[in-house]
Amino acid sequence: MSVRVRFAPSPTGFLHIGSLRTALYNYLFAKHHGGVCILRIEDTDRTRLVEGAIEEQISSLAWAGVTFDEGPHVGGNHGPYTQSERFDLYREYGMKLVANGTAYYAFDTAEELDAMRVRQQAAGIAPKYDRSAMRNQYTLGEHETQRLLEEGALHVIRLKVPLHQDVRFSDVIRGEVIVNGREIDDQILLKSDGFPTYHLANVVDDHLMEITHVIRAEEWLPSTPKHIILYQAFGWEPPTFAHVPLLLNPDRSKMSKRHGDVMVRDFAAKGFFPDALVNFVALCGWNPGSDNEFFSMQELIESFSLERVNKAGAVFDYQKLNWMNGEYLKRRDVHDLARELHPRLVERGFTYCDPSYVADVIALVRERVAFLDDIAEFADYLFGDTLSPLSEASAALLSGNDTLMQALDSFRQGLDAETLADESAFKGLAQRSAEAAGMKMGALMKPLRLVLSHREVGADLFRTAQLLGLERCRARLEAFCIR
RNA sequence: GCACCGUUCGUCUAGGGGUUAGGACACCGCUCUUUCACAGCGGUAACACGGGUUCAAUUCCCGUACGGUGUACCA
Repeated sequence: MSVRVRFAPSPTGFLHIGSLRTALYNYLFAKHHGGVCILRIEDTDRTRLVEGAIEEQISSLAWAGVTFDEGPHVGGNHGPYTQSERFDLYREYGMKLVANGTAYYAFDTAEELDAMRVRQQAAGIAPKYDRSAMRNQYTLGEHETQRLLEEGALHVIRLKVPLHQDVRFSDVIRGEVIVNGREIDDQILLKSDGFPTYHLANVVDDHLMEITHVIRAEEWLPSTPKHIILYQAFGWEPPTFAHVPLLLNPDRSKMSKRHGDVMVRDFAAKGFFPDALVNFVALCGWNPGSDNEFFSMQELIESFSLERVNKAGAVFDYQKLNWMNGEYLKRRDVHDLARELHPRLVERGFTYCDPSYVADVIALVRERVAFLDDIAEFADYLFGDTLSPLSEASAALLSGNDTLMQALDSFRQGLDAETLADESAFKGLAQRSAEAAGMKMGALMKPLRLVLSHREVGADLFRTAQLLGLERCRARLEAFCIR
């Protein structure tokens, strides 16, 4: 049987980084097995819909390189892939369960249910639908139930959980899980607005769409027994389940904003490379068992397996993500990077943006930064003539020192095209200038860097001066020396 | 509260009955560069606890602690 998996988000907001990882694992698993990865939209909660969310999630996924073989945007022969378009199906299947005695009608109001919960909590009992004390088919009787239905009374359909039976299933990642039927609530399957709850829609669709493996986040683990009971009620074979560990905040709670960005689009906006993000996120909770940490999508597909997914949640380490992005920055083709950076430099009004020059600058400084955009900041003195203000300490170092002044001035006078073309000539000039003024060459290097770039740190000074070119080097030295 | 899941350096993790418990990020140090960095090299740092089983347990079993998730007419 060929593998069919699905990623089933709700259109309630932007794509979360944790969702990206779940989608990615589904995608990798499907591709690894030559199977099919499906996108299904679970929009059964009409109150939480967010305009444009589906499109945003699909485009975030596409940005990251996760694509689908079937889905609302690409079609397929198991559609429709949006649950609100399958509305009639769920009622039909809900009725089947009522008919075969595994589900029942209930007429309780939200207030009655709230009151029930309050009573139970006060009594120290686990909150759970009280089949015998509430207004449902069993307490009301056949006639009253029929009468209410004919009157069009608001009602739901609830799952009739077999109380005296252990529910068990085998999770690929967690092994055997056993839950006592007594612990499971009579879950609402069909809401009073006619829409199904997640549980019903999910099970019906997974079955109808012939899903073989349900790979989802660990937060679903506690409701899986309900799903197993549903499969049994329908007489269907359940799929294989794999519950992947959560992505965590530094305090080990479920990853959320407050501690940093969590939406995929935020990471994109920040300048992360999609393949770096995917690489990093794939490694949060999964590893191939080797020391290698760098994987292209293709390599991930080849080496991915559910058996190597961890059980414990993973704290999302932004610092290591930054590092990884930097590694991708170093490996990428400089000309591609230059093409990417060019428009942003122009946008910022820099004057020296010739593509091949930009590529040279990137090649020189990229090992010192983690993001492409950082380069514009880091090397602003190479792209433009407006230098950033000197720090107080730097200004102090350069001010009121005749010896230094003298050394810099003689360096200025000696600098010519030949010197700039040859590293040893450049250093020779620095050395002669320093010694003539009575100082060491080492002591001249830092001030020289400050004059040329207004920065205390930077790439190799000779290469920097070379990229600056004679005119700009002179101009900057003159601006400092002649005043 | 109850149910379920989890627990190897600060973080991501490898490993697995007998190992100097390995790697990566971060941190610290050294070297190099006649500057700052970069790089290279090195270092600090972990099997939650208690009982079993066993010649031997970090590894298997049972408890405890701690943490997380769930407990909706949300997904």
